[in-house]
Amino acid sequence: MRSLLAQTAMQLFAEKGFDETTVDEVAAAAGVSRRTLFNYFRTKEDLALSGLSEQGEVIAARLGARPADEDVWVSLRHAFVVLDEIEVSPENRLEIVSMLFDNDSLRAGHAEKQARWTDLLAPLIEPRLPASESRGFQARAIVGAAITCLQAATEEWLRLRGSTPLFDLYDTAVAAIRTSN
Amino acid sequence: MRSLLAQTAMQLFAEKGFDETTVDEVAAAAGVSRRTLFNYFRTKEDLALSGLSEQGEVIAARLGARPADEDVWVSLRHAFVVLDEIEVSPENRLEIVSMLFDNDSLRAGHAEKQARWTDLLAPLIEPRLPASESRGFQARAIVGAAITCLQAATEEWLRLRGSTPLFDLYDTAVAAIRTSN
DNA sequence: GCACAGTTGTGCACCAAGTGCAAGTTGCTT
DNA sequence: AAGCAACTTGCACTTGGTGCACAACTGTGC
Repeated sequence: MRSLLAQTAMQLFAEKGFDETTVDEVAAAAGVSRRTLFNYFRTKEDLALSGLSEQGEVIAARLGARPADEDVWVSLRHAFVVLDEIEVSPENRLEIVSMLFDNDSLRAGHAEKQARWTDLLAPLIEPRLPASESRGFQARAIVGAAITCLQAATEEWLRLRGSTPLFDLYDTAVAAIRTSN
Repeated sequence: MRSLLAQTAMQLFAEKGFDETTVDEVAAAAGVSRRTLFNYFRTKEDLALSGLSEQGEVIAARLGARPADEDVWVSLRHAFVVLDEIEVSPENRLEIVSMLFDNDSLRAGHAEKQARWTDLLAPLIEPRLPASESRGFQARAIVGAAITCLQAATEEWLRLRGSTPLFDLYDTAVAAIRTSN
């Protein structure tokens, strides 16, 4: 049910745009009442962003499976790469991503959801850092920076209309922030 | 007028919380009609976040005044420090920041507004990077990472209830992401 | 076959955010 | 005085979102 709703919603959003689609239309298209829709999704935004939370969990699972002595940046990159694999509709990918970045509140929600990945990922890399009172904080900073690189890469990937592989851009971003110039 | 509205809004938000305050109340408290309020602020969120855009411009101005051959991370830090100076009500600071982080959409909007600082700051540091086809992108990644460090530091500062200076935490965050472990 | 409880869907009334429009107000210019 | 522009306001309306009570279906034990 949840996935049916999310699917029909993405369909309509892709066709008409996010703002131009009402939740009533989504509910009608899915054949349920408006109230039922709100039983499954707290907000309209969630209809478009629900996938992100699940992606976060997949990434966390992947991260947890990396060897404990691996460099944390390497581990994070490996974990992120699942995003390239679980892509359901590669041809619509550009369309969907550009939708997420067109709308202000949607872009904000998207960034926020990804930022919440920090809560999942940071605890997994904290034990790999050298002991320190602020190790937990450092872990959050590192994960946050990695996610920022991913976001910057996605933005650039969108600007280039997908002509450059996402993770090439990601590598460029990470190199840019971690290399002294 | 704009500042009067923003001021009364922040007052009420601090007293009653963001969600528990209606825009009608803000308008009434400021002595104007609800409609007038929406002539000055596009959304309720803007009432709470309008200051951030201005802060971004102040930071950009400060950044532009740094010597062109200075390390970009050093320049960015110097520019950010204005945040410690333009603080209007230092005693309410904790209160205000925790309000921004309590509400989901507000936290998202806050992060998004700060992310938009990238648009202002990246062009200023791009010319300082070594020539490259992707220099603009690299500049955005660096600025984005620096802002992420600032946000992580703010979050930690909030968690510690302000007991550690914000920019000590910022330095810790930057060191964490830029130092190979 | 029947009463039982638990989940799930639905209708309805309601509140708050936000917009478009048309009319009123203020104040300044000529 | 008349006219013009900018600002303010009321009003009706759409949309997102919530609380609540009631129906429909499900499986369980008797």
